[in-house]
Amino acid sequence: MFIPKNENYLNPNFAYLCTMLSKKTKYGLKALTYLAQKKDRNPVPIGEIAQQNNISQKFLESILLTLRRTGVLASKKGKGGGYYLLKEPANIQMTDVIRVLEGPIAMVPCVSLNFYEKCDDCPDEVACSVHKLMLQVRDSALEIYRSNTLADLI
Amino acid sequence: MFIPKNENYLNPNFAYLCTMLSKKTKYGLKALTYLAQKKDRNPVPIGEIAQQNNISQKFLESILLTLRRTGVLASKKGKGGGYYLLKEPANIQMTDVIRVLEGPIAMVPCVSLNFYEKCDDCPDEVACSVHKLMLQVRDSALEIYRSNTLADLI
DNA sequence: GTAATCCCTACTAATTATATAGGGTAATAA
DNA sequence: TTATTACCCTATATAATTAGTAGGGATTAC
Repeated sequence: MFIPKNENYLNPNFAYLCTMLSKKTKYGLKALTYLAQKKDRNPVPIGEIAQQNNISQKFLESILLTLRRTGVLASKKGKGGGYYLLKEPANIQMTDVIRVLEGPIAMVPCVSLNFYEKCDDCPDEVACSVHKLMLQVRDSALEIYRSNTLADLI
Repeated sequence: MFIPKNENYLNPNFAYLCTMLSKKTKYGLKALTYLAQKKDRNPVPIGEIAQQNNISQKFLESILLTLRRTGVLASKKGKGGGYYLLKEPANIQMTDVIRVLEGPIAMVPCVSLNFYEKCDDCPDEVACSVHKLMLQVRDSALEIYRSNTLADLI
């Protein structure tokens, strides 16, 4: 099922269709938390993570793969295999997790640290109200993501 | 052209496709700023606003209509008509504008003030790491939107 | 060898955002 | 009265997305 990002505020049927955080990020974060909560760092099979967190196993597979490729997780194949954390939870910042799963933290390219791009419709960035506002929003979000590690969320 | 919300971080073609702020909100904010910058409060025709800000006139039409229905703008028909601000820029909070154009400020329904909804996959909200993180993100964003009025962005 | 497990590619469905085009009605100023 | 402008509706289109599903290949423990 696709969950739309946005919906008309005045629509009488409007409840909360707008889930701006993707399931990908949500599930990824839940999986990481699950691994962090284990007392040991033995490999945990995807099936267990998926089942315990109500996540489609196949979907979770691709998410964990992404996290492995970016160095947050490691995996072991074969019987007794699974995924395990590469770093201590206290050393895993949310900036890394969010950037990998959700994408840039900035809501517009012109205020992005890692993926800056000029708006082609905007002649003067400094005078732009959108730029001015979204810069503040980015900074405050960044502050939150930076100050939270996986250990803080358990 | 459709600008996608998200894109794989590892994709070598990845530049900045992720514009989480919709054009609707962006254009709406720009239009409001344009009106606020005028010295008088005379009606300004859509055509002028669209042209001066590089916005498709038809698209802007629907955006301004939304803002009128929610009481941010008023309009006058006929010759010499157009849109004008109903309140002083200093009295127009960004929370109102963002909620109307973009939707809920929270990134997940379970941390939304105005559109709360329980996650059906999550047995314990208090123990949920996603909830914990996104609550902080919502609070910080809300703080920014509340403390910025249209007057602050000029 | 067999079972468990990760790895990878391809595919799908429903839906979205961002418009464009066109037409008709209503109100207003000159 | 005429020109201008907002208001409001329908229909269409494109490219891309999210949230998966399906199936098979590779690796490892026992």
